[in-house]
Amino acid sequence: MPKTPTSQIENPLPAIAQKQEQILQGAIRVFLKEGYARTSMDRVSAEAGVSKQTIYSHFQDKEGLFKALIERLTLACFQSIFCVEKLHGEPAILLRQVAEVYLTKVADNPDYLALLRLIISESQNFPELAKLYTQTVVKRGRQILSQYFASHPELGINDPEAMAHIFFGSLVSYVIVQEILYGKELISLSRDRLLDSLMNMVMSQSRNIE
Amino acid sequence: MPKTPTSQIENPLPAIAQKQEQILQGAIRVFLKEGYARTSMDRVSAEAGVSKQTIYSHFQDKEGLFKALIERLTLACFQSIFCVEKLHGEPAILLRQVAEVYLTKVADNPDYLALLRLIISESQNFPELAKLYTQTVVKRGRQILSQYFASHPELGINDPEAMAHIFFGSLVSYVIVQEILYGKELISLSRDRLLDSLMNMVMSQSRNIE
DNA sequence: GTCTATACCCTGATAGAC
DNA sequence: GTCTATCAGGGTATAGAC
Repeated sequence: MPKTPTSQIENPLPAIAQKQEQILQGAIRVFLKEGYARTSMDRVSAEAGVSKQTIYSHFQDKEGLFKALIERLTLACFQSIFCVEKLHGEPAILLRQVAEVYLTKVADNPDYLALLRLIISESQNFPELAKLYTQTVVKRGRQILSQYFASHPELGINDPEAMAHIFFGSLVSYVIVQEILYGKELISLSRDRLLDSLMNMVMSQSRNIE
Repeated sequence: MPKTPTSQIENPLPAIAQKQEQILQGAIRVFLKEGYARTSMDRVSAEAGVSKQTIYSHFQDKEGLFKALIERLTLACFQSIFCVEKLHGEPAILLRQVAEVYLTKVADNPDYLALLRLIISESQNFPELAKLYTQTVVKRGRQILSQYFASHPELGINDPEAMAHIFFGSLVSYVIVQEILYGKELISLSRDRLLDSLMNMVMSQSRNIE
């Protein structure tokens, strides 16, 4: 290792990493749009601008490419939702912010919307990917909410975990029904109305204490 | 029309209808298990016990067969959930019954579970089927709940439609996460705990009035 | 490492005997 | 109406030139 040890680390690695990036970016576009079975490796190679054999040299096979892609997207989705700058304010404000962040990050992002659809679609054929999504996105979401509920006894919530499911689940089902199953066109229900009722619901629990 | 007008109506029609039934039953098993793209017409013909050509003579093509099958299942799902013998009792009991019926009919029925998964999977390729599902199952469910909330002002619910979404959506997301996305194995949350909190939540709204 | 060309399989759909 | 046999097309994956 004579001359440029940094270029040996920073130059060629990014070179091959860049190809992988290029393939993944193309593959993401096709898989998210078409689903697993309808996606052909020809289409991916065309979209990524590389030959088919190049894909097979970087990834084992179609399944390997798909798994790598879903894992990356799932982690990105998690970070996008939860690694926001620290939220603050009283419960009524903070909880609404959390809900708004989720809706903005998922419902308004075609990629994460398609990811959710794809995870559900392939939950039978790729159970490990569905479990990864559940572990990272859903479980973390519930945990954060649950811990918040538990650490604020003044809210009067008996079962924080169950309430976290109801709160987060209302958002998930809103995304699925309204954005994926065309509920937007068929049953109008604005986000503000949903969030108003959701907040109202959480807050009125405190009246159970006396 | 001499001898047996009844047999002319009841005999030959069921004969061809029976073939369609046979095809549909076989097709349902394969499509629900494999999804649309992974299902081959060869597999369907084998499962139904008829030749491929027979399928094509009864249905236009693979899409036609799929649409007929999903429409039938969606209607059956709706009837299974909502056409139950009239429920009765005070709100705290009736609402819990409604929720239990939904969970029993959908979460415990592999066919309707797979139907929901399939509707979401193919929502892009068959939007009309997703809309049918949303119209019949989801919209009706919300309407029934919404009307019930609206006709019981003593519950103190400000926005019955939004509350209906939260109530029904919590059940839908419970089914999707726990039953489809392996939440059962990863995040334990019993139905009783969910229902307890859900009922608690609805009931505590009434304390907003005074 | 990357491309072109190809092997081999399975798909949806059809033609023709009965 | 129902079956057997078949077609044309596109799928994944690989071989070999460079």
